Amino acid sequence: MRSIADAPAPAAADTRAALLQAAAAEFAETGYHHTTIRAICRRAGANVAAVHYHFGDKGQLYVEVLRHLVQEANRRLPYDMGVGPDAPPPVRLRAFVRSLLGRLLEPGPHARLGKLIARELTEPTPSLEVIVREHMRPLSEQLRAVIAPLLGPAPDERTLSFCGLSVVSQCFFYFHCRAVVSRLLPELPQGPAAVEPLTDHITRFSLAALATWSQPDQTAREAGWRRSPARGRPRRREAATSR
Amino acid sequence: MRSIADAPAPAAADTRAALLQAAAAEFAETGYHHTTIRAICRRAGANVAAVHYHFGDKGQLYVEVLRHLVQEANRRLPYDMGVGPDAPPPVRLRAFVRSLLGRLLEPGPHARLGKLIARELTEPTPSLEVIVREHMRPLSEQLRAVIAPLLGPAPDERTLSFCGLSVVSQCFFYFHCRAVVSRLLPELPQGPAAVEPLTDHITRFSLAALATWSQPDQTAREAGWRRSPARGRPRRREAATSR
DNA sequence: TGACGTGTCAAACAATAGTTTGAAACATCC
DNA sequence: GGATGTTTCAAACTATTGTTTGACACGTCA
Repeated sequence: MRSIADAPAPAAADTRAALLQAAAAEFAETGYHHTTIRAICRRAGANVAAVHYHFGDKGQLYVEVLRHLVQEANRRLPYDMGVGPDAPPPVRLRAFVRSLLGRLLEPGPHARLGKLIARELTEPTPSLEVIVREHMRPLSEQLRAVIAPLLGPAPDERTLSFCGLSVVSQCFFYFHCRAVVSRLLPELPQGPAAVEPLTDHITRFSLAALATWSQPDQTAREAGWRRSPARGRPRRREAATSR
Repeated sequence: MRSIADAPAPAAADTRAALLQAAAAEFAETGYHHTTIRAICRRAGANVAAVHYHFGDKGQLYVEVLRHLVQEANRRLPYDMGVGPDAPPPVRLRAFVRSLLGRLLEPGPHARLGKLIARELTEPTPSLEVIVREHMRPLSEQLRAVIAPLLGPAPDERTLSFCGLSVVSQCFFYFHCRAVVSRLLPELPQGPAAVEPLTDHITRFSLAALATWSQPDQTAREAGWRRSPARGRPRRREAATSR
């Protein structure tokens, strides 16, 4: 925060900074497309023309907000929650999930970048390319590094990718679809209160699933499940190729 | 389809039906907010005023599209893919996943309702309440019925809810975040080609995870993971039960 | 003091999108 | 045929939003 909430910032103060803060909050809450420049300026106590003067246009303001948030996030808020790369893989997975959920469900400035990126996933802006290159890619690599040892000695690339998606999908879903989840299952914890229980669940769910690949007998059992009657479609699959 | 594609529909024909078809396609492709009435009318070969005349306004047209698609979907396209309730639970789970993925990733009119509902999850419209009540609720109940037997004799409600979310989240993610997935992991199959491989993966992943709750020792092993310093854990067991 | 650059502001501008209008075309029934 | 109701159309209207303008205030420096 800054002088936005307490003072109308009429005087000399740094309106550029106020705009950045207000824009970050608005974008995170409402999404890029649905956020209006007027709302940002009202929140920042600035004139509509201020955005044009300081940033050029809405798009460049958005880019600047991203840059600013990234700079902040890189200082603190690591995705490993302080758990080093030598910790046991399950602990690292749990830390990853916990960190991601925190960035999505907790309120406050520290969670804005996560929310912005989550929105970019479902409603891309022209900045998507940059975000993928600079944020999603490293995030993906880190997740792969965490998951790989859980998949056994030499997991193939496609399995690694699919499993990574399975893990992050569970985290993002609770943010993306919170409007429906809260209506459909109101008995579940919502918002920040959901972070810890969800971390427990997703970690447990995912660890059990990942173990299938490192345990042949588990796979065999599951395959046994699969051949049942149903629709009689011959279902051999690839399994052999795997790439 | 109808007379939209082949004929400019200049004459007497049913413009109301053409509008419904065009609107369904546009809404499914672009989403409610980003779809313009003018685009719908252009596609339907009708005048801008036609929407007002036949439906009142954009919102009521949207509701009518939903009603129409639901009516269609209820006739065919069951969520169990023709697999009856007496099929083995894993087969039913697979059918559920396959059906949902088809509704999200395949092209064509039969997949429009799924896409509309998926969009409603992340960008709710005023029709959200209706959709939750009339579609998400039954869908949720059906999924719970499929999952429950996989969780063991008497699963508790919260576990059931969380596990249901874990399953559907994996399906929706591939649709919601396709823009990023295709950029981040271009080697993975995209669009309709992803349906079968994804069905295999999600089913396998989820079945293995769900088994944790019906197999106490599995849980114990996972807990062991948490304590232990990484490798060297004992890993015998399972293959016996399978329920 | 006066020129100059920096910020700020109210107001206007342009483009888009939802909605509405009034007249014309068309069909139907007497 | 003519009255009546239905449907279509081009055009305008309204509201919103991103963007721009020109004036004005303020500080700095010569």
